[in-house]
Amino acid sequence: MEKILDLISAEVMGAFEACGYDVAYGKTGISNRPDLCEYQCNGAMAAKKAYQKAPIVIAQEVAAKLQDSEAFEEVSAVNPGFINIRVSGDFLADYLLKMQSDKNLSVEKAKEPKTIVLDYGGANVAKPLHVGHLRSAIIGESVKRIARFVGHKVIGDVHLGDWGLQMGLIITEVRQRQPELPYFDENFTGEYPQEAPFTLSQLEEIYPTASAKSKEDAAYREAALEATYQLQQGKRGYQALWNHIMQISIPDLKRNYGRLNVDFDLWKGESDAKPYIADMVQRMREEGYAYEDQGALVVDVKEDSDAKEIPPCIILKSDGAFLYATTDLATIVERMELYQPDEILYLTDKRQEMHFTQVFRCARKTGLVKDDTKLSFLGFGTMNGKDGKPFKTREGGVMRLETLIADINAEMYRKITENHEVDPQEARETAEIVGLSAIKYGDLSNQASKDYVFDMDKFTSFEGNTGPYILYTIVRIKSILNKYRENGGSVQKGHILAPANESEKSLMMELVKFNSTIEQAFAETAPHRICAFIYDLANAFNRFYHETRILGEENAAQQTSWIELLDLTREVLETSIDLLGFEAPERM
RNA sequence: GAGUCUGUAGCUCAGUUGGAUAGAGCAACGGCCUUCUAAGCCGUGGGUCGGGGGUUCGAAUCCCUUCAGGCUCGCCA
Repeated sequence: MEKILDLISAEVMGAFEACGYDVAYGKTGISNRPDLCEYQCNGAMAAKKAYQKAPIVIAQEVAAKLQDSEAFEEVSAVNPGFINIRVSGDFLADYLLKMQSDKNLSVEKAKEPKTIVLDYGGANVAKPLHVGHLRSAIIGESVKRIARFVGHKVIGDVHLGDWGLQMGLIITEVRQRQPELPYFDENFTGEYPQEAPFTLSQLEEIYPTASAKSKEDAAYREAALEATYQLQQGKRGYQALWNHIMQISIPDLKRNYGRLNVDFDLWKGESDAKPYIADMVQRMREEGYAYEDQGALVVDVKEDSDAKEIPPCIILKSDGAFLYATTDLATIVERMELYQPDEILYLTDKRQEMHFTQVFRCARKTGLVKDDTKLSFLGFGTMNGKDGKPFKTREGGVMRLETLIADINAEMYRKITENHEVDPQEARETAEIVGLSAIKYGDLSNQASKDYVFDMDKFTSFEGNTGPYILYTIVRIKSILNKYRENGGSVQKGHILAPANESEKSLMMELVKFNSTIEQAFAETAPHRICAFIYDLANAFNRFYHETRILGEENAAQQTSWIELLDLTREVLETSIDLLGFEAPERM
C-alpha cells in the first residue's frame, strides 16, 4: 500500500499545483523539528528562484489551500518558507487500520520479482567457523530475508571454500603423518576405506599446522601446491581424501550455521564449478580474451577510465592450477546455466573488492553473463575488538564462533538467573535466544561497510540500543496481550481509534514508517535501517507504555483500540527482527 | 607511491540524500517501582561534525585542498 509520505506529499503537491506552482515542490518529508511539527515541506524555498517570489509568500499560499484538508490537523507557513504540518489522528488511525488488514503489513511486493543468487557465508571446509565468518552469515541472512519479504526470489548459497590451496595443505599434512595410507599409494586400485583417517577435531588441528609449516618451509609449500594441482586434476586418492574431509566438515558447518539461525538453500562450493572450468577456459582462449603472461593465463580487465591500474584477471596459475578467480568465474557460468539469475550478489569482506572487480569485468567482457545480469558486491568491514584491532581471543588467537556464542550465552544465562527466579532449562533456552539477538543486533545495527567494534561487555550489558532491549519490549507487549486473553478478551482487528494522547500519536507515527523503512533497507542492502527503525519504535512504545494503563482502562472501545495497537506494534517488531534473523522469547 | 574507504560528545554509533536549535546509547549526575516485566521511563551536563577554502537564501551532507588512520595494489582466499 501507498507510503504515508506519498499520501501526505500528494496532498501538498495538489496545493502547490492549485496555486500555480510545479507539483514537484510539494514533496514532503518527516520533520526534523518534532517540537514544531510532524511533517515538513521545504518546496517553497526551492521554488523561490523559479518564481521570483519570497518563499514565505509561496508557503502561505500553499498553507492556505491546505486548511480544509481532512488529513491535516494543522498547516502553517513559517519563516523563511517552511510549511509545517500536523496530521490528524483520524488520518493516522485510518492508515493503521489498513496496515492491520494488509498481510504484508503495508509493504508492497515487487512488481517484477527478480531472481537473485546471494553468495554469502563463505565457510571453508576443514576449518572451524571463526568470528571472521560471522558478518557474512549475519548480514547475508538478513539481506536474503529482506529481499524475499519485498517479493524477490532469492537463492542463498554458502559457496564453500573447498577447492583451493587449503585442501592441498591438508592433504600434504596427512601424507606426512600417515604416508602408509592407500590414498598416497600410486599403485592402489582398490576401494578406499569408508572411514576417514581423521576426526573432526583432528582435521581442525591439521589445517593450521599445515598452514604454519607452509609459511616457513618452501619445500612443504611446493608439495601443497602440487597436491592442490593433483586434486584439481582428479587424482583418485586425493579425491577420496577430499570426500572424507567434506563428509566430516559439512555436518559440523550446518550445525554451526543452524545455531546462528542461518539457513542456506544451496550448499555448493568452489569444487562444484569444476565441470565448467575446462570449457570456459577453452572458450576464453579461442575467443582471444585469455593469453599467456609470465606463464599464467590471464584476461585483461583494465579500462581507460580507471583511476588506477587494475591488474589482469588470472585464470590459470603458471603451474596450471585453478585459483579463486577461476572457480568464481566458472561458478558464474554454473549459476547462469542453472538459475538464470537477474542478479548475483556477493557478500564478503571488503578487502576482496578488487578481486570481484576483476571477476565481474572478466565475466562481462567474456560474455559469461547477459548484459542485463547484475553482478554486485557488498563488502563489509572488519569486526574489531575494543582496542580497535581485528577481534582476537585474550591469547591473541582467532576466536572460534562456537566459543563466542558460548561466552555470550553464559553471560546471558548469568544475567537472567541473577535477576529472576526461573527454571534453569527455560533460562538456558531464553539465554540462547537473547544471546543471538545481542550478537546479531550488535552487528546489524552498524553500517555493513564500516568496521565495527565487537564489545562483549557492551553486548552483554543489555541496555540501550541493543537486541535484548528490542526483545524486552516485545516481551512486555506479549505479556499484556496474554493477560488480556486470560481475562477473557480476544485480540482482533479493525478497531483502532485516533490517538488519545501525544505518546500514542508518536507510537503511531513510528508504526507507519514500516513500509518505507523496509523498502529503503532493500534498496540500499542496509539492514541497519531496520535496526534504527525498531529502536525508535521500541522507544516510542515504552514511552506510551509508561504513560498508559491499558488493562485498567474502563472505556471498552479505548481498551480494544489500545490492545490492537499493541498487537500491531508486536507484529511489526516481530516481523522486523525476523528480517534481521532472530526472534523473541515468550518471557525473559 | 597510486587508488580507495573512514574521521560527528570521553567511548560506541545514527543522521531520512542540501533545511530550522547536529541526535541516540554507554559512561557521569538527579528523579520515578503496593498498580499491565525497573533489562524500563523522565531529566541534567557534555560538540569548532579532523583543519582550511569554496558553491547558496541555507552545508555534517556537494566541490577543492590539507592532515590523520584503515585497506588494496598478478599467480592466497
